[in-house]
Amino acid sequence: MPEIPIYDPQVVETAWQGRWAERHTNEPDLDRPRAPFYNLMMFPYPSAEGLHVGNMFAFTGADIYGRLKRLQGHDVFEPIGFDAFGIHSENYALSVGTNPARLIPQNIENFRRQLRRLGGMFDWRHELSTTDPAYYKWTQWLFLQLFAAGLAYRKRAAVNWCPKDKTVLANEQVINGRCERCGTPVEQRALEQWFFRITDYAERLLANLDRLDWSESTVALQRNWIGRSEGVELVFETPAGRKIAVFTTRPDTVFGATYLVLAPEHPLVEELIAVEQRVAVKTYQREVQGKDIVSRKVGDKTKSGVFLGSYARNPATGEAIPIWIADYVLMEYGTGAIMAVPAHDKRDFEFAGQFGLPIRQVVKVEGEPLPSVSEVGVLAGSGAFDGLPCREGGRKIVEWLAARGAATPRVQYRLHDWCISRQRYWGAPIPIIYCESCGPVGVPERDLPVMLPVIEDFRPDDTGVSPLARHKEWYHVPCPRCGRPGRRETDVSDTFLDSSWYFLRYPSTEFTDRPFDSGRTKTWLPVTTYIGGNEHAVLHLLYSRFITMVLRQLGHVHFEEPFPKLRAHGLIVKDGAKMSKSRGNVVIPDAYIRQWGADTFRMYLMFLGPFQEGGDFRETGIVGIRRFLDKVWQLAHEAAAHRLRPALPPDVERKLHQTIKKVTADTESLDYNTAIAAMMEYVNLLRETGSGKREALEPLVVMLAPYAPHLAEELWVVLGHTGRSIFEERWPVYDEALATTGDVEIAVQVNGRLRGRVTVPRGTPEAAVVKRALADEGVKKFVDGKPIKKTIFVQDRLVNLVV
RNA sequence: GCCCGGGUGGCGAAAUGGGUAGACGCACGAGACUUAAAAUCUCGAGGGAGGCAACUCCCGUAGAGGUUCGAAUCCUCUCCCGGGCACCA
Repeated sequence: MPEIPIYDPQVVETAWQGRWAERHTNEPDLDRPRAPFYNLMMFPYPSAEGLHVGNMFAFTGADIYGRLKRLQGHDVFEPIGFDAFGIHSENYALSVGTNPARLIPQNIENFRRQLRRLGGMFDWRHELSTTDPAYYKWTQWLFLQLFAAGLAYRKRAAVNWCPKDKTVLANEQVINGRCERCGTPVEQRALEQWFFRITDYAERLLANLDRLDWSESTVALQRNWIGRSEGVELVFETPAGRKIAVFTTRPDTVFGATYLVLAPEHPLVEELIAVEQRVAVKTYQREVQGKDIVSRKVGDKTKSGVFLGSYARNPATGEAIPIWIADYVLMEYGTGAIMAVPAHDKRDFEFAGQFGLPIRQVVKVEGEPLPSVSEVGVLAGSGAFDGLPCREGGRKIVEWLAARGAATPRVQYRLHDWCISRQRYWGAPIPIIYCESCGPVGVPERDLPVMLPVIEDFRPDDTGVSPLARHKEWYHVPCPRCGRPGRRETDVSDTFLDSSWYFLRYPSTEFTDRPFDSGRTKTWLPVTTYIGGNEHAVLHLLYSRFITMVLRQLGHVHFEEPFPKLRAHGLIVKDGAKMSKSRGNVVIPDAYIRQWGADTFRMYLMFLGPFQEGGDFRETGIVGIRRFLDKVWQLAHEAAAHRLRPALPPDVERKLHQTIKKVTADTESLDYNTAIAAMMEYVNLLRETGSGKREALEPLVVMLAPYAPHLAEELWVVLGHTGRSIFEERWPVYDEALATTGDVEIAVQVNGRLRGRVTVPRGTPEAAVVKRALADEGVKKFVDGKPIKKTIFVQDRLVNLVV
């Protein structure tokens, strides 16, 4: 037997990466595919630190799936790109004193190197970067589509302002009242901003979730975020005839509403202030305005508020009840005003207690002290409605009030319109020109892109005005409509706008005259399978769905949902904690790949735990995968040396078919850890029985190919298949009959306790199994001559004798 | 507080239309090879009790109950960990 060469992954992997590039192995025919399969993964943010193992984990898992589909005969398009605009890059650029336009290409180059080294099946012809003018030209085009459709609007509103990053943030970017990026408490500022009317689509975004094949966890997060709630708008009238609308989900408690509370910034406050309360109210309003969102929104603190000095009539009781303002009522939810029912709402109860306001119980629930919020009680103190159960009583009360015009059913969402303005430098400029006479005018398509100028002083300041405003030559432009002097919009757009459509661009990157080609789009979209992390469940994924809906409505695409199938992968943690720079536990993969090879590293990441749950990165254990690959290497070389092609022993053949069955099912369902374990079991059997023959090895090498693509290519050549990639081959097929032949071991229980085992041919009927079982010594001892009352038999698994 | 996950050997984990708990791997122990080490190979192993031993029995999937011939899996309650939302009316 010839000497078996040493497995050196560095040599094998670089060789194959070179061959893939030369032979265009990973570049499907985008115009005439037989079976298009768009395998998408969430593109990375090219930071200066490079890809960390979390990214590698996600990309490997997605790549394995793509390679499986490829081997199953699909033309798999697996593109990659870079989400390179944004505050993170900009802040880093500021800290090192270089323009991000100069830094980003270096970062991208480093990412490319790492991604190539990992052995992903990427089609590099279609790489994109959101910072490329050829890309953001169309991001700006997208903005203009929404603008023209009336879905982009400008309003002065209280927005989230991060005093450290000196920019506004979308609601989705505020975590517990803090900036998601830097953790600084977010302030409220009243600024003119651009918004997208995503709330117009709330119902559809919610309803469509039912028909998407998505990970349950992601669906739950989106549902939660959209936050649909059904209720009623009730009208309380002041003596002067001013109507105050409140939103409530508990109209059954209206008889217990003993006061009203408006948000401090509610527009009716001004005219409802009584003279003697003027000073107190104004002081309170100022106080609230200065508060940051953390101290305003985070609960479990004493309530504050002030009486306006005026009253409104409770439409149910007819009584005049006092009107207050308090910061626990938020302007952005509902109508910005509530009816307070202290007996049946925790917050109102606390507030009433603090300010000595009346508490009137109108729902009786046994054994529940006030505030009683349960909906299972019966009404009391509610006039004609006394004695009715809450829900029914609520319906009747609404009917009764509606007849008098004081109640309207209403659906309320937690979702807000998407604020897309950012007072920063490193983003796509919003393509608007302001004109004295024409107002905001969209930049004509022929003038796109509005180039982001390369400037030296891009530091943001505290004025709420973007750095671009300081660049007069860029800032001053004639109005495209009337030609008079105008000025550019100086805000750039949120990076989530960049990423809300990148999947549409990938198949069409070579077209400079359109954002996405209609033929390509029809062929490749919607995305076949999307794999990514749940950290984007309510940001990127919600925005992309919204943008796609709009594009569909405007006739640009033929589908409403961009990602019919989505799988969320888990998180890789280190020592039980999320990896982050501040914790100093970020694992950089380069050294591991250098030491063990990409194939070993890929498989190790997948073997850590279930892909969709994530796992803890520990370097112990990686050697186990390497040993496995060494064994496969050894076996394949031995098999290649065999001239004869003897038939496989029956037990090996059976195990082979069982392994194909399990690896096929587990790879399809992303249960990569158990698929790997199944291949290991098979290899162990081959070694034990000395059956490392070609027939036994070839199917294994193909199944291994998605996991360890370089090694599989190499061994495929070793096994004599020169000239074409293993990824041109077909995934092995198993024979159900062969997978289920042979003997099985059946557990024998007596009274439900395991007392013995018998080995019988598969499919042995009950009577024969029982007979064999009763002959077993251990079983005999426990049956002990007692009559058998009942026998439970599970084919090929177990028999239970009840005596 | 509300909504999702999850809790199984020393460790990462398997097994949930109820049916032999701990596959696979790491670490560990013993042995083989070696001058030695590494690598590799073989064997062992949930815990406890008894026995020289093959072996036998008991206990065991966060905890407590329950349903069942039979529960890691189903039901009820409790505890703990992770994630999301949170003064959302």
